[in-house]
Amino acid sequence: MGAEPTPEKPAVPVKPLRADAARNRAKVLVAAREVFAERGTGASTEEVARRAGVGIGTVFRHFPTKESLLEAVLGEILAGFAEQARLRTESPDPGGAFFDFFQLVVGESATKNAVSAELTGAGIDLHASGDEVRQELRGALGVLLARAQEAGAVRADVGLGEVMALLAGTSQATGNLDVLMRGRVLDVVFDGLRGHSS
Amino acid sequence: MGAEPTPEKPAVPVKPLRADAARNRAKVLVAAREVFAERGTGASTEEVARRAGVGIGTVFRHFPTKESLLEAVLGEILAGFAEQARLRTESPDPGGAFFDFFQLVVGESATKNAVSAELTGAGIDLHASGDEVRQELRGALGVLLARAQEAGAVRADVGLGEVMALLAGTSQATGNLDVLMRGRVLDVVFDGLRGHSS
DNA sequence: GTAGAATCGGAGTGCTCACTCCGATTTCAA
DNA sequence: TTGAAATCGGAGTGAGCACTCCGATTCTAC
Repeated sequence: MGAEPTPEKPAVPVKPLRADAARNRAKVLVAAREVFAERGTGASTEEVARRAGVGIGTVFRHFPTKESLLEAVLGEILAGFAEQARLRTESPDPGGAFFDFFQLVVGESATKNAVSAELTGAGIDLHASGDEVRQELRGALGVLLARAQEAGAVRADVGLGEVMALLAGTSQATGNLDVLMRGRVLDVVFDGLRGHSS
Repeated sequence: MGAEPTPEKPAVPVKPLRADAARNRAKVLVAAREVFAERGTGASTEEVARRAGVGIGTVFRHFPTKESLLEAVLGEILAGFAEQARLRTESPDPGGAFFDFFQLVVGESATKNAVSAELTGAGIDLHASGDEVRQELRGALGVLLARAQEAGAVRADVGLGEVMALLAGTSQATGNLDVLMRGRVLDVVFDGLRGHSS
């Protein structure tokens, strides 16, 4: 019960992870992303392991629960979106940046609509680490929206919540549509976001 | 191999179904609708049976497969929507009729969003009898849309496919939102559907 | 190079769920 | 009223899945 020799112990002790462990963790994450995108989130953990070329035990050591694996995959995707949003926050064309980002997310989600379903329903049972990333995404998208509104490119009376709902809904809705229709749906939504202008 | 005594035999032989059988079938359908709405489509058939107050065997005699049960439930819902659409096809205010119907569907789906998820993803594995009802819905909604477009209430360059995608997406997206936000999201979508007017 | 710890692999476990089977019960025509 | 046929009920079956356990393997500090 004396002084702890450990120099630092932050809330989340980031242990350095062995070389092979890190490699396998990454392989599992990639495989999981593919498998869940193709077969839906109902795909078995065993299939993820097979695709990753590791044993089931390995998957479960890195992600003690299937839910935690889903969380991690979703977290990666959201982090990617957050990054894309951040890249655009200082664009000289705020309106273009906003709509460009919107289109990007919808297009990406269309390819892997199993994940987008999860994205839509998210908040029901995926919290934990996901919440942190979701906050980053909210933050970056919030800046994008605010700047677009200041520039008059987006109507002033919509909030971040509405935009995120619209983003999720449009992603979900256009998942099975061909590019042409998807474009027209986006056109309608964008028009609505611009507002009754002239 | 002589003349068949059976007077008529249409493609779908509608056998009159015994009294208790019909009663139970209806009870199962009601229970299924409730259970799937509350617990999601992953809810067990046993729970449906329990809620309906019948044995599992009974559920499986009426609906030989869980998928067929889902199909039947979805079919009922879609039939209800088709009916609502039909009721509005002769409205003196085509634009109002169209948007009114849109809002109705979104509002209904919001309550039971598990089903709306199925509605969105439908077409993947729910066909059969569902297709017939879906055609009715398409037909009625098509009339509503055409009339609204003739009246200039909806932009002319959107098709039925886009509208249905928007309908499904909006339903899905607003499932977890409160009434206020849902209203604002609908406002945006409606604005988009009206087009860059004024 | 080597010891010891961390990690791996995958057969095994227990549970849930869709679906079956058949004796008991109910319906209905005569 | 009655008896044959339709229907019911629910224990039982098999498959699939998330998750565990531990001997074998691989890494790394010295």
